[in-house]
Amino acid sequence: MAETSITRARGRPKGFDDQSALEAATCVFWQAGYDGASVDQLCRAMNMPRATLYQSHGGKEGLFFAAIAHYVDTRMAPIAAALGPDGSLRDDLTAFFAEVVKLATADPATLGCLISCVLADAAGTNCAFRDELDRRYSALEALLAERLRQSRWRADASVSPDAAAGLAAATARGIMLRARSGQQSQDLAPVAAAAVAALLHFSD
Amino acid sequence: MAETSITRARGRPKGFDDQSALEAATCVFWQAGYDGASVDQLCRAMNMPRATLYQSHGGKEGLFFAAIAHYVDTRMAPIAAALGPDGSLRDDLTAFFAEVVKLATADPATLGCLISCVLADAAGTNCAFRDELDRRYSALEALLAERLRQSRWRADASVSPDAAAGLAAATARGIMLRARSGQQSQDLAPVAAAAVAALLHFSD
DNA sequence: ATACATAAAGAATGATCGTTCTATAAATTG
DNA sequence: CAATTTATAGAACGATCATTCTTTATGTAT
Repeated sequence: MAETSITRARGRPKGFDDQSALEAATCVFWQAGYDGASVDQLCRAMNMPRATLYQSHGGKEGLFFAAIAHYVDTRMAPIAAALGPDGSLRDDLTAFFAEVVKLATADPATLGCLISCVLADAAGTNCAFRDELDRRYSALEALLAERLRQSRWRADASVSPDAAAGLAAATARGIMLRARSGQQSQDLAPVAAAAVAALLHFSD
Repeated sequence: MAETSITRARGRPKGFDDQSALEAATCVFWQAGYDGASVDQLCRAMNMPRATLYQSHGGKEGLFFAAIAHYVDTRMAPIAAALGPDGSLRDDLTAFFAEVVKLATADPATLGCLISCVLADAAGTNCAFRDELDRRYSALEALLAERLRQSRWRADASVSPDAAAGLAAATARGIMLRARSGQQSQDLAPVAAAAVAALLHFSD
């Protein structure tokens, strides 16, 4: 351990990009589901040999976790950003649900939500998946609760900010599910508007 | 066609009950997902030979449709019944969401919703499944809209009964998804209460 | 130039997949 | 009692599954 320098990459360099490979895998899982996506299919989409997949992610399950993390980083980031410190609660919630609708309907090949449609299904038998699902849901609910607590809450409101955050998150999940069934953006917009209006009744 | 009597069952009688067999298949799909449930596993749970399965339902896909119909008849019926003509809107919505929470958390082996967790995943690649998902969602939303239209709507409400029904249905789906992640009944109750409070703001 | 470490490509693994088929058993109809 | 019809039981099917292994190629470091 006298050598302080990091181990440099030696040998043949990887012929593919990690990010674009994860992006491809994400879409395959998103479309076909966890069980429905075969390792062959994933490797073809990623342009990655099976051996490399097993070395870098340990297997199909590890790749799925990596795909979920990639999905959260790239697809959920705008949703979380909508709750940022700037803007009124109305504006933030409107932007939040608009991003939800956009994510779930943007690409006809990947309708709905990787977490709420695919991971939720896989969570039925796999405990690690169920725990991951719980963590991801809790994270978004915490973000929403924090944003709601920044607004003045109605004195007579029988609903706590935490409960309202749970309601907002549940509505967002329900909207993404509805997109999975084929509903278009314009059909979901009134539901998103209703969600904003409903949530605003608890504050101010 | 002169014979008006129906064709009587002849030959060896079936050694199993159709309803209990469908019930068993429903739980297997509910737990393992569509792709995750194998025909062997289904046959064992139903106590039905493979040949019989293929003769009576045509295959795995047909059995899945039958299981969904059975699920709607047995599990969704109390949810729809909560919207019945008796009772105030508050009572009906409270009962509605209580039944949703109960369904999604009743059995730890079958968390969440067969439609919103399993069918929604399978709808990603199979068009017949996507159409079925859309039909089931539309049916519940129509029921909710009908119930909401029976109550007096606020004159200044910018949200239509249809949009509010979409919001209620989306919230119900989101609650069932949250149950899939392991949230208990008592954790979901505040969210259900918030949903009722939010929806009531649109009427009266 | 030689040695070495890693990626790539694909063959091979045993298991399991959904489906079909054949043969046997049981119950009703004539 | 025959004849017929249907359910049962399990073998068999080719295909595909996730995973592992072997071989070859290609890069850097000494």
